[in-house]
Amino acid sequence: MARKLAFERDAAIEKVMFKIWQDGYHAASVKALSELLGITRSSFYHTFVSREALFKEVLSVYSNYTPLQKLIRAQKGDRILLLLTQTLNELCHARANDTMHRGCLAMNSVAEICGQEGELTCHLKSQLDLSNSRIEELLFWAQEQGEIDQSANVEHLALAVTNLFIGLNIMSKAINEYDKLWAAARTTLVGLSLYVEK
Amino acid sequence: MARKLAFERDAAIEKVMFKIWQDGYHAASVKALSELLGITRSSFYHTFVSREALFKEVLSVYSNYTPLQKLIRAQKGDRILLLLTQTLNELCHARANDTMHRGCLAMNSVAEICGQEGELTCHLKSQLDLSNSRIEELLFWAQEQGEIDQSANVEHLALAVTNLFIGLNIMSKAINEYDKLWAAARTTLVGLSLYVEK
DNA sequence: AACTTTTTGTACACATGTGTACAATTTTGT
DNA sequence: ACAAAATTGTACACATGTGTACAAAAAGTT
Repeated sequence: MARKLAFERDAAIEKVMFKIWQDGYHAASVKALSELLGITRSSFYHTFVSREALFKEVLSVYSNYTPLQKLIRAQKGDRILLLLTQTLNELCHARANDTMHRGCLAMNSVAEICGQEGELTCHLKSQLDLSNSRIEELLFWAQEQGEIDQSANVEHLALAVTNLFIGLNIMSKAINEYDKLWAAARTTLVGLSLYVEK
Repeated sequence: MARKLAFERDAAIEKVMFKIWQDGYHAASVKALSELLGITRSSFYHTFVSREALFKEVLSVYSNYTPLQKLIRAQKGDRILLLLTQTLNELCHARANDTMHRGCLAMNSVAEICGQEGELTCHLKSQLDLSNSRIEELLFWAQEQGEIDQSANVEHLALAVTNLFIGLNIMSKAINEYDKLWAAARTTLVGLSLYVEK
């Protein structure tokens, strides 16, 4: 029968995720990652096949670390706008409290990778489209539940909210104070009539 | 007397700017840039001293390429909100029309570089702070001129506008359609009571 | 012990990339 | 022609990085 893996695959993926989150995709060469994980490049390729394939797994694991996940998991019947407001507030806290000012791995990667040829660009684009569609769906629920005015254009609101998330994540890399981040978020939310006082 | 430069310094900086805009800072190694410019690395170092120093010059030149520049150059007395709306509209057009989906060199760089140790992080942060302060100043003018409600918190509005710019630039790398970009922009502007119909 | 399957290790053959020292070249003025 | 200053070219000594082939090792079963 077969030799077993000498390292924990899941733990390795998390380790790589933190590396990419901090230093970006291009700094995460196969050589650097192998050293980080204490394995040979041979084991790396054998286990993960390619850096691109691993990166996709990293994105998947990272999604559990992002405050947005809480919103994504909303159920029909939940108070969507309260959840949205809370999610953004938590995001502002998380980004301000991150002493390394890492921002958001996914959005950093969009900035770093999209525009280049390759399957990662396609992957990141479709992930972003999915997020936007999900936000749109949630806002439709909110509209059905009377949280949002019936005449509001929910598709446009979803794009504005997606844009707000993206902006905050990138802005937080350079502007780190919670109250500034939250000011931008809250002001925009209020303007979009999506803000709910707790 | 002295030997003359065998290449145009300003043209070289522009060429480098387009390279970094398309492929990002990390892809723009000294070796790659020297080859792009058709000069030896020796000439590169002699002329530009370091990659970091050149990058700062690139950022400076790039600022003339960004639609935001039009807004930055506003004078007291100008219709600020009309200019803001026009600027954002032009930005959406520019980003949608860019077949290479490059987004914004400055914001890409914030995402790619900020959070790392080094003077470039400091430089990018201060540039972003400057932009935000300038937007704040313009919005104060607009408030003085009665374009913005006297009770509005201009500092918060400025942060929201800065966030809107950042979000659009990054989002445009993955979502390329003009009408989606403009929907996000316009919806947010209307919400912030900063939108002006032409 | 032998066999089979899976994983790890090593080597190969390249490629990319860095900063620096200093020789060689270019250009202009005297 | 010579001198001086600026620029370009070359070499040095390293470093980082890639995909691949295949040998060696590990683990369980027969």
